[in-house]
Amino acid sequence: MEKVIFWFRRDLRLADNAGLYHALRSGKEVIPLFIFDKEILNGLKDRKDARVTFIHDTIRQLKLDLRAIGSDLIVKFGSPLTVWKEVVEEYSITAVFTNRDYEPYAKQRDEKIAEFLSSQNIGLIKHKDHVIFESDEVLKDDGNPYTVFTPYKRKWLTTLAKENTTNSYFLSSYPTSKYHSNFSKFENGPSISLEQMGFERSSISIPPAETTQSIIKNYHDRRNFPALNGTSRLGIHFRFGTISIREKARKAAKLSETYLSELIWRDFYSQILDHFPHIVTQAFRAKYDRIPWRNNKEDFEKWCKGETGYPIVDAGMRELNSTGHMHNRVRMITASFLTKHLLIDWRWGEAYFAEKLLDFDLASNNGGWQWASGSGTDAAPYFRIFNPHTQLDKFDKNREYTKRFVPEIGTDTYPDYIVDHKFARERCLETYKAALNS
DNA sequence: TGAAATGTTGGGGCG
DNA sequence: ACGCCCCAACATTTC
Repeated sequence: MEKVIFWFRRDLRLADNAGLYHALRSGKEVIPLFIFDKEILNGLKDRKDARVTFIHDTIRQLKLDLRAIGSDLIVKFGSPLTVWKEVVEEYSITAVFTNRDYEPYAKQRDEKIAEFLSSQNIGLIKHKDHVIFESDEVLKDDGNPYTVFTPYKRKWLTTLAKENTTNSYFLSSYPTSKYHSNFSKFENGPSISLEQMGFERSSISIPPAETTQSIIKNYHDRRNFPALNGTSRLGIHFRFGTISIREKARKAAKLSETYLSELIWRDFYSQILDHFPHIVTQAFRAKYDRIPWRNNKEDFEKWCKGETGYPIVDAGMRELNSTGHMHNRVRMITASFLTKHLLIDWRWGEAYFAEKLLDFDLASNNGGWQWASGSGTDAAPYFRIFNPHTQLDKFDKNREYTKRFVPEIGTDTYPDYIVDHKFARERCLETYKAALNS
């Protein structure tokens, strides 16, 4: 019987997995494969990176689930091209199925792999799984991509309505389990330990993707208050595909337009990155690269550690450092503070978040930072500067969240303001104005 | 998904 | 009763 491989990447689940479904339905025997990508892992600073532990645990579980149905998961560690050269030696296959990944590194990697596979007469067949709509599915009438969220969202919603009426399959689950018998039967594909890859187990554990119906339902009213358990915390699960984005979009469409909007933001930033890859290193709006950032290293250190003297900023940074998570409202406040009050390049903050956030996603993180600094799509105008006092009073009125992470608030061990708000605000306005008008 | 400055209005104290 | 001032509350403009 002809064999094909299904290559898991950021879609680490058996249920409702588009590419896997198509592989299983191809009528061929499906061999599941996962590669721990050396190129990515070597770039990580922290040898105890919680995301690596999370992926490792997830892969182990996936392996167990596949064994339970008589198959297994092949797990490899190395540079993808090198690994693929080995794999095609070991297994006689006619095609590789996978799900599309839109990040610049992934696109380039997949192009190289496709080229190699093609030289072996093996096709690389990619499906949409990671987003609801890909970058060419929601475009302006003139064919250009949207760069402003609100009209994008409108078009996204009409596209969804259209799909739902014309395509009864849309947003429904891919019934992978019906085709489990098409998985290849083999045993004991060996595992790879964290240690073999140069990592150690992290002490930070990731909450599983539980049912979050009530959170989605009440999302609109509760999402802005960091003391509440009001956000879904599903970011990391979307990132690695341990839940299906379609499943959550289905629920969101029924339960909460505000939550659905957050999923639309995710598609929005994904298509922005796909269409405008220069944003990885440059401002979306070129003239924002003229801003003479102060980039003071001591200020940056204090921001990182949560020692700015502004309780809401410090609480956010300490939440990030100790848990790998930060409430979204607080992400905006800390990002505004770094770029506008301290005049530090948004790329520094972006890189710090990339290192620390369990739910780090290049497109969303970059989008958020460029939004905060004013340089991005749909950007907050540069003169929109969050007042950390006002934000604290509005969103953490009784200091419940702040005290959780900054217990010494109000005592003399708590640091003085790193910079006066009014002074910093005026300095920012002058700096931005001069740079943008020059 | 901002905040501050400035403008306008209207009620009330007061001579 | 009237004009004047103050100021809170709200609206608009500006950054």
